[in-house]
Amino acid sequence: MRNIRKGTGESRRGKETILLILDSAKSILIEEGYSKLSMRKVALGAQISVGNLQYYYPNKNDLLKDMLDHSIDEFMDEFERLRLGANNDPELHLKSIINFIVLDLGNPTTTTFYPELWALANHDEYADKLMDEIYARVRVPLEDSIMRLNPTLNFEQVQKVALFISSSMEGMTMFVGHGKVWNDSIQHMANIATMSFLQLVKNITPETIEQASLEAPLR
Amino acid sequence: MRNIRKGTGESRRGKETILLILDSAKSILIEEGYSKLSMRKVALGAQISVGNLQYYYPNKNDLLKDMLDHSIDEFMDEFERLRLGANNDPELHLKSIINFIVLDLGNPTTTTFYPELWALANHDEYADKLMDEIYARVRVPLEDSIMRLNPTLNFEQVQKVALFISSSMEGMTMFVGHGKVWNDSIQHMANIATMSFLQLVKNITPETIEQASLEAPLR
DNA sequence: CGCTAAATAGTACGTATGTACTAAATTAGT
DNA sequence: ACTAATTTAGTACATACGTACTATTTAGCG
Repeated sequence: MRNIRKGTGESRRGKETILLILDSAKSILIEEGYSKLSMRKVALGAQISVGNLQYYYPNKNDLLKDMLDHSIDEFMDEFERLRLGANNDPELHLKSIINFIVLDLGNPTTTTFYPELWALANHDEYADKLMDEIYARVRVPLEDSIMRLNPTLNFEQVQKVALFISSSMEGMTMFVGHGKVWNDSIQHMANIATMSFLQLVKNITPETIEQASLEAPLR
Repeated sequence: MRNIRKGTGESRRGKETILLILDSAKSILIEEGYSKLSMRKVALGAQISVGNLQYYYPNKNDLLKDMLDHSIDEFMDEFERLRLGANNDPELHLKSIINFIVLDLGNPTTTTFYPELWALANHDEYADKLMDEIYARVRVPLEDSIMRLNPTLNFEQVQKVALFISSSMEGMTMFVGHGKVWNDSIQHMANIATMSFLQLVKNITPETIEQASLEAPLR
């Protein structure tokens, strides 16, 4: 027999409980990883009973989805603020985005949350869809700057350069993130990234992107 | 009472069984993720009994460690072959490394295995240590090429540029890997990466790396 | 107040998991 | 061919898990 969700969390009290639940779930995901995320642990962390947790989230998958949504909204709100305070100078705008994202990697939450999300996305359709949405939104201001800095590129090419820059920064997570070996070098890495990306955007040509294969193909 | 490992896998038969076990474990990790990796599933995949699995790996952690070692050795063997066939021309050498790593992302195993490893490394000391070792070894030939292409950098600076290039490529995993949305663009991304990294290596200066902060700091 | 809905706690059940332990079967060396 | 070591299978148990279900408490409102 199917259980129907009853807890809509419309009252003050309900909303607070939901926040406690989502925070607890996120903490467990970050501190112990998805494999250790259980309904019982989430309830314990939120200091409520398992029954109460089920009142709001009848099954674990519902909880996971809402937790991912909630966690990502937090990042997006910050990012949106940055986007709206956009500088008219595309070079300055690009620099501030790079700086924001790279320095955000030093945030302990970011360091552990995103690798969990990436791993999850390989096995969970919803996490995968969510990832596509986040990064598409992150790329928008990048594409805007790139387009203005290099008008020779068509939109598809602009998209690919933005994708390269975005994914490049994400890759630093595992190395310069919080608690990582190279964490002390995070500012130097941001410098290298900024210099590298600016040069790339300014000097890349449609031909370079579209060439059939590299000069030194693997035998 | 503590159980002692008895299966050393010294005989032909034992070695074969161990391979079946490791392959099974790796398949499950890749196809279903670490949260679904259980002793029973591994035994089932290897077509042996749980008791037999325990004979070789008395506990799950031992199995995990050996599986990670084994999986990474496979990649390293390939990579070592590339390193030994090193080109004398540092630019060509750099290009071939970039090409190798980026195109390897199209491998379905790589696409899913590495994000699992990164997530694991945030909660498991051994996985973390292993990661450090792999990427340190990947960086060696990069550092060699960079040093020769740009003699103005000291070794610490060379290391950081190599780290940037390496992590940048790893970041593409989540976007251009097998089954990912941008997988069709993998060759274009390799082109962008090659052009971008070469320009970076040739034009970066010690001052650019070491500068205190960016021109557009976040308020 | 009293009444209804929302929120919370508690219990129960079937299943999965890690691992300890025992026994049987197979292999290899002499 | 016999024996000892290796390999394999099977069973058992305590614990953890997801979730269905019921009962109790709390909050809001006429």
